[in-house]
Amino acid sequence: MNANVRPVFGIEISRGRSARCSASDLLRWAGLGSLACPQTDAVALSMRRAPAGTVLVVEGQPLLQLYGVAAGSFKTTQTDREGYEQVLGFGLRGDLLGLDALCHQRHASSAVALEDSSVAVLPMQEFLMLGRQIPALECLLLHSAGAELQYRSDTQYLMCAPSSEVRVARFLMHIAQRQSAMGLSGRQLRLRMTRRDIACCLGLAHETVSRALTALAHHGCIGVSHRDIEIVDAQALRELQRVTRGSPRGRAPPTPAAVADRLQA
Amino acid sequence: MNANVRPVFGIEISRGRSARCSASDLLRWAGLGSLACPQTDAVALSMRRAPAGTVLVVEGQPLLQLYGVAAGSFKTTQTDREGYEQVLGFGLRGDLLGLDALCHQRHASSAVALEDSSVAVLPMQEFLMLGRQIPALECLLLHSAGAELQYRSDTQYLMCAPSSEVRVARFLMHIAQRQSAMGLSGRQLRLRMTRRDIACCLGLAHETVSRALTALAHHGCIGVSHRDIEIVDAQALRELQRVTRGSPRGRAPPTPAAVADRLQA
DNA sequence: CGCAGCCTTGACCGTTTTCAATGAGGGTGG
DNA sequence: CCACCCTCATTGAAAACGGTCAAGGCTGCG
Repeated sequence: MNANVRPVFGIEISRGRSARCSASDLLRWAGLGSLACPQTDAVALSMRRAPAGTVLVVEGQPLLQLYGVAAGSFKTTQTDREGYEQVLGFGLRGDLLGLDALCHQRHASSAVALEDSSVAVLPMQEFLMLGRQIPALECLLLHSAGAELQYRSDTQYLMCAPSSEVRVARFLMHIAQRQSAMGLSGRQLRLRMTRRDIACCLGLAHETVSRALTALAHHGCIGVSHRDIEIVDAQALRELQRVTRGSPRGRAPPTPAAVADRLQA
Repeated sequence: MNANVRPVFGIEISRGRSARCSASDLLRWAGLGSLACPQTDAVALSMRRAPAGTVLVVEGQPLLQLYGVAAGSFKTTQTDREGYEQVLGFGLRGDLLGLDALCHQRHASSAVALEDSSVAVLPMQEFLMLGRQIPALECLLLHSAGAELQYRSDTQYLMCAPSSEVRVARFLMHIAQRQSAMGLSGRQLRLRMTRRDIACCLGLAHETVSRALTALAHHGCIGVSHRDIEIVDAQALRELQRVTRGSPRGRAPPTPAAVADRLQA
């Protein structure tokens, strides 16, 4: 599908080495395939490989380009003066990396590849210029910004859960939903991030994440084997997920453990 | 400054009742005054008053318009099936409300006025059209989206702090920074939201917020009188703020209480 | 093979949540 | 103008949860 795309855009024609893709591919990855058109087919983007561990975006650097995740996965992090690394979220195929630099033209968070990945490079200036002519591109940018905001909302919701078990349950459901939205299985999850990353993202100690996972496995909600998670009883997880901090109107607030036990019975 | 603006935009000329403003005003509120130009002066926007408690944006409704906060303050919330209200953040002057709808063209969170407020109404379709002709408007939208992302990052960072005292300290500093960025005092804060809203946003019980505030006051960092907070010792707050979860490299991790005591001595 | 990082599990202690009661403030209606 | 009510805020006490520290097993890589 990227054969014979005319490189109207970006870096000069490569010497056949680095792969290329079209803006239509980008749209498809983002779930906006319906917006692809001849115009977007004609927009050629250079791609970049990012082996596991690559710091693709560095916090504090000026915004020169955005990256569209084509394959693999990333974590976005913020590091404070003490060197404490806060994980803000995870980027999967179709996500745009670097969007939080739109405010001050300087990246507010870093992006690190969790596995061997590849991204499409979007030179910011040219992308904006083209966006004014090709509505689909502008749409992609806004769509991705909105999606990123929703991910962050979800994360805040995760972190707000009263118990660690609920936090982890919600996290798994969140990942599962994103996976299945990408067309992958929503039952078989391969977590690309370490327990520590999850913990950082959820505001827990990594030991607690471990414990919560084994507890959920004990209750029969999930199967755990290292980084492979199988969602055995999605309904139970959903129920668990629903446990929130003290219900507004004096309803009986069941403890997470009580719910889990009730569910497994 | 909105005298004689030509209404090229939005609803027909009002009967002199509802106030109007120009896109230049919007830019100024957002801290982008340098982008104001004759073009943006000519874009007239209708304004809407929002008395305290007004639900300006309703979760789940289709995206028809965005709102630019001209005066007052809002909270943005998400409500789950159980009726638990998660506070995602707060909108002050210059913020755009409703941005998370950019993804699915449907609002993902509600916006509620915390006090008598007023907003500029931005009809989405027309705003996008104009944005293609007037770069400043496009810039405003992207800038606001980036700012919103940064606020959410900050909130995640708040929520991740290991102790409630640190969470509240960071929250206060966050608010103070936004206030002073708006040209107001960074020392005298009037919190427009209830303790419960803060707690909701920070992932704490509201009693804990109360306790943390009185503890910080005890340590001499702040003065508390109902919703009026005075930041007495910003340096001490900053020190407190720095306390994070177990330092990466076995440095002595002082407990919040220890730091606070050291600071008051 | 040995090392390093990751994951798991255990025990203890501290913090936070929960439940409960009281007080202060703001608004409404008599 | 005052009484009343409701919400918000504060404080206390007990219990549960999660953090920290420590140790051991596991995997993958040099």
